[in-house]
Amino acid sequence: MPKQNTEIADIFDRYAALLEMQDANVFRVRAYRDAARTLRGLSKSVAAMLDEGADLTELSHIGDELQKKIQTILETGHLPQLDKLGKSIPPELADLEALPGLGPKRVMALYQALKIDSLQDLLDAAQAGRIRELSGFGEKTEKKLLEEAQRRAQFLKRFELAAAEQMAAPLLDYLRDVKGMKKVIIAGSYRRRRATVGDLDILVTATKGAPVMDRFVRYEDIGEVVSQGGTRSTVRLQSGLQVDLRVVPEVSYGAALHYFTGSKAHNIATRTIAVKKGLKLNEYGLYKSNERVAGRTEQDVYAALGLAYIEPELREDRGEIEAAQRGRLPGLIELKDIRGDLHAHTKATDGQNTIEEMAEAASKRGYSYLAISDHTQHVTIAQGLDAKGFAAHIEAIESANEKAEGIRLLKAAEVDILEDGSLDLPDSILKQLDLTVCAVHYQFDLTSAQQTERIIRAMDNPYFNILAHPTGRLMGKREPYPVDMERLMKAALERGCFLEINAQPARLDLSDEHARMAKDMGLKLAIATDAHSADTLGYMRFGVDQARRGWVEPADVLNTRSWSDLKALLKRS
DNA sequence: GCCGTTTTCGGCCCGACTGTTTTCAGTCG
Repeated sequence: MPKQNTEIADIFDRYAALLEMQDANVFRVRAYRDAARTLRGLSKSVAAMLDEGADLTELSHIGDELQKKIQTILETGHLPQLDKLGKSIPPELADLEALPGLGPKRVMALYQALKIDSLQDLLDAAQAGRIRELSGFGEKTEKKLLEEAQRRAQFLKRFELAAAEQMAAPLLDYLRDVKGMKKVIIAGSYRRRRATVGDLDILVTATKGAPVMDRFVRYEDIGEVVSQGGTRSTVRLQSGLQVDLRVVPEVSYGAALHYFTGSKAHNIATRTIAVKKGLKLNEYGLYKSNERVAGRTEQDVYAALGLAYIEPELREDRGEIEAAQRGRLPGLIELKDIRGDLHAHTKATDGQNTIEEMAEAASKRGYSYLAISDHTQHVTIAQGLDAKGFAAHIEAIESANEKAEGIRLLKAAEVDILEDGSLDLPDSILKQLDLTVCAVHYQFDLTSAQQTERIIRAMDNPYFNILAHPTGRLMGKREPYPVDMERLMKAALERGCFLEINAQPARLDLSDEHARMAKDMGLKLAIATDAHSADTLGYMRFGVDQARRGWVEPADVLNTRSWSDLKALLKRS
């Protein structure tokens, strides 16, 4: 069974982590991580590419050596060098390294001196006061490590974007009250709209830094002040979310925003371009020797580097630099392009509002259509409707549609895909619907081959339109079920089916990388909220964010179209 | 280990903060 790109990327990342602990050349370590990122961003499996005789060294960050290693992994399922290194260094050390304050050097020092290779070992050693005795460590470091080790079990490592927004809003309001404050903005992965964020990076411009810092560390929701300096401070909120605050002068705003937005890989790539032009880029500006040539706005910085402006969502070093050099950046979709929602629930099953209330809320959002897509019988936990129930429900939607003003209600269903790949409603009902949103709700534990077969069989049904939440992931709770996404997308293309970007903050499924894969394959997507209440129709923007991260343009999305155009697209010949 | 209108060898982004140092390594973003 050929390995997926992500599995090969995982192997490279693991190998990089172990190499790093061995004090290997840092650029060699980086080379493996760069290659891993390239692999994760590909829309085609390297196994298939090699079968077709492609030369992988044409991909960025992959040279002769790594192409050979990829071939070895595909042939044997292993990277011999990793297996060998894993014998002298326990692979578990890579997990310890994820702890704040622990990097490769210290992890290795702890392992060599005290045989620490697990969180429990670390806790024991810290409590016994053995860490402070090591050279390079001290009392404070030991205390911090103990706290971090204890905290790890207590808090989630990353927060959903929507949750981070809720914590950020009051903090920003609080900071705006400082005298001399000019701009306040959240940069980092939050600004790049990643599905989850590990911390908040707040950038502030002000005439003086000290008053900002003083107020920042006195915010009432703070659990702990991690560090405090004149231009940079870090705190942890009571929720466990870490917040960094950075103060820069107004003339550096653009350069600082660029630097603080990242990603790290994007920053390295842009700084490398600067170096090649004989310039230096840091958070204070773009410099030619000691003269600042750009920095007030991000646009200035990009322009001075010979690049078109790159939207934050694209800044992952996944090809956006080259696209910007050639003027081939995508025209990303925006929330205002969305003309309707294609997945919503009502009181008929597990929603909180009536059809009429949902229609009114959608109309207020300026939509011209809303699909009412309640659950089918097999999803008992959501009080799914059987064929008889659905017949009555369809009449209710039709009746509501006649009364609704300014919005069209689409007769739809979230049809459960049964284990044998059949659909959970008879064709006699399915054919009465305007569209179907089909999804897996049970049996997540099939093999990738079985799950893929199951879904493709479902797509064979001529009434199958959109595959909803295609991997079933729930952030922090449930891993995506294994499925061959490339095959699934190919099957959808061949049959005139589509995939959904589910906009629920805990789902965001398809992921950004899979959205990019669909875009590259020419497969159109629905962006839909799966709203269970009138309010949560507002989740649409999170779905749009992930689509943007996947380079998706308005034409790539079903529900940027009028109903008549959409209807024509949904029709399967 | 990758990469090339400076180079097939010699580079590889840049700065802030902390703690343990006595001039700086480690970590982080």
